[in-house]
Amino acid sequence: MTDLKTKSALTRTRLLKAASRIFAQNGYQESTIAEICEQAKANIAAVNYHFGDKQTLYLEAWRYAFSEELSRYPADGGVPRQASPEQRLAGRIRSIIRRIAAEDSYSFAIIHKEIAQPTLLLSDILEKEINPQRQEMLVLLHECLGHNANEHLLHYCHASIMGQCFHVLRLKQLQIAQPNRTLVIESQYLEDFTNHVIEFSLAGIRAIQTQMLSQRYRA
Amino acid sequence: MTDLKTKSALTRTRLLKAASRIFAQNGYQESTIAEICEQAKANIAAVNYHFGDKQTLYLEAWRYAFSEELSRYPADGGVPRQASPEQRLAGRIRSIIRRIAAEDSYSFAIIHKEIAQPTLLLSDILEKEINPQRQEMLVLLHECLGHNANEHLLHYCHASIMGQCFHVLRLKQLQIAQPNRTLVIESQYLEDFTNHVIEFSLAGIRAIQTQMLSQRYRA
DNA sequence: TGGCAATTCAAATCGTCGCTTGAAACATAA
DNA sequence: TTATGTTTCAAGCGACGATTTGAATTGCCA
Repeated sequence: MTDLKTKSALTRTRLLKAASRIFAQNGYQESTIAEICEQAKANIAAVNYHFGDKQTLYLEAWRYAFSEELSRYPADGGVPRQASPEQRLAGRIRSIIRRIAAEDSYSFAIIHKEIAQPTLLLSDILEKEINPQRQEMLVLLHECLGHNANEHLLHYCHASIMGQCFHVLRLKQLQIAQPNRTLVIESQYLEDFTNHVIEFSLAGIRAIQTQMLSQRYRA
Repeated sequence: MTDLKTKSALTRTRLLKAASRIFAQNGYQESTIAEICEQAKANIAAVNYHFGDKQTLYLEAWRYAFSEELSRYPADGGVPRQASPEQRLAGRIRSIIRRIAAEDSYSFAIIHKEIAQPTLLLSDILEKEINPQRQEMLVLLHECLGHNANEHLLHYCHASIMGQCFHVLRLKQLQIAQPNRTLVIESQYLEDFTNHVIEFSLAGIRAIQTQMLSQRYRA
């Protein structure tokens, strides 16, 4: 059944690839089974045969894309475990932005749409796959900020960083909508912007760290 | 025709209010004219009569919501013109986050969905209304960073700040999807988070400012 | 009050899309 | 080769939702 050589499995992965691309492009509702099948060179009934229904295909397509991308861009950004917390944080930011900006990366685009417009099917299941990543980031932030940073502060910093990362997605979308703008996505700028986010974030973290000594936000 | 007393105009604004709420909640595609009319206590044909079609209603509803919200929360955040650039920047950030987080604010939610999923009708028209806001922010950033900051750098900082602001929207959505999380939207935390974003961002800006002296990024 | 335009209404039309169906094509093994 | 299970196919069903329509109602002015 999971034999990758069989024709069935090939159609299946063709469907997954096409589906993740199209769902990322058009969102769940505006994607039609017909178009997915067409791009996957499969018959219109193939989705129902292989996945049962559109929702299940959606879910499987996201999972497929996510694990593909994560194996292509490891979450630690290639920074060794022994490096300083700040360096490791920088690595993670780099990895996330790469995954978001990559041409053939779809999982973040899907999440983005999914958050903006929950399908109620992903929402809890996404959490199962994404929360681990999130937790690792929080641990890292905890190391950066020192052990007397409280929970809220960690969440705030996490939000600041992820907010910046997700913004790349917005720029990516806007690029499509209005091609005349000065944009970030072209690779030379993307590299620059990534460095900017890292620098900006580390500065923010350090500032909060020093202010923490004199203010509220103790653990 | 634009007489606000006439019954027609009342139905019209009832439609606009209901539409902006529902579009913000469900996005364009998943909102049905039927539901909008129901909530606006209007007949199913009212949309077509008053606006022609769904797209036009969408557009008008966004404009309505946007100007409503902007008049409720002025863009400068109430900070006087004479204040320092950093204070004025803080004011703008405050204003944006308020508008994003407010219970009955819909324009940002709609933009958010629109960016994630362009309808191709808003995309250019949004730009006409939003670009002014954006430009003012860039000017402010230019003042903060000093006159030898180059264009790209301004865009990067703008992206960092707006990314954080928009993240509030994501948190707002996630709150609906999974109510058990520690969240930011409850008003005491929102205030905290707003201050965090301001502090974080100003620290980032200052760090970049000092680094600018020794590095690239000259004007 | 009577007439005219503006507005509201219920019902019908029409297109799109997810999903089903039953038959055809294919592969595999006895 | 034949039999059996798997995969693909084209056509059709049924629901939903935007839009239209033409009649009923309302507001307005002479």
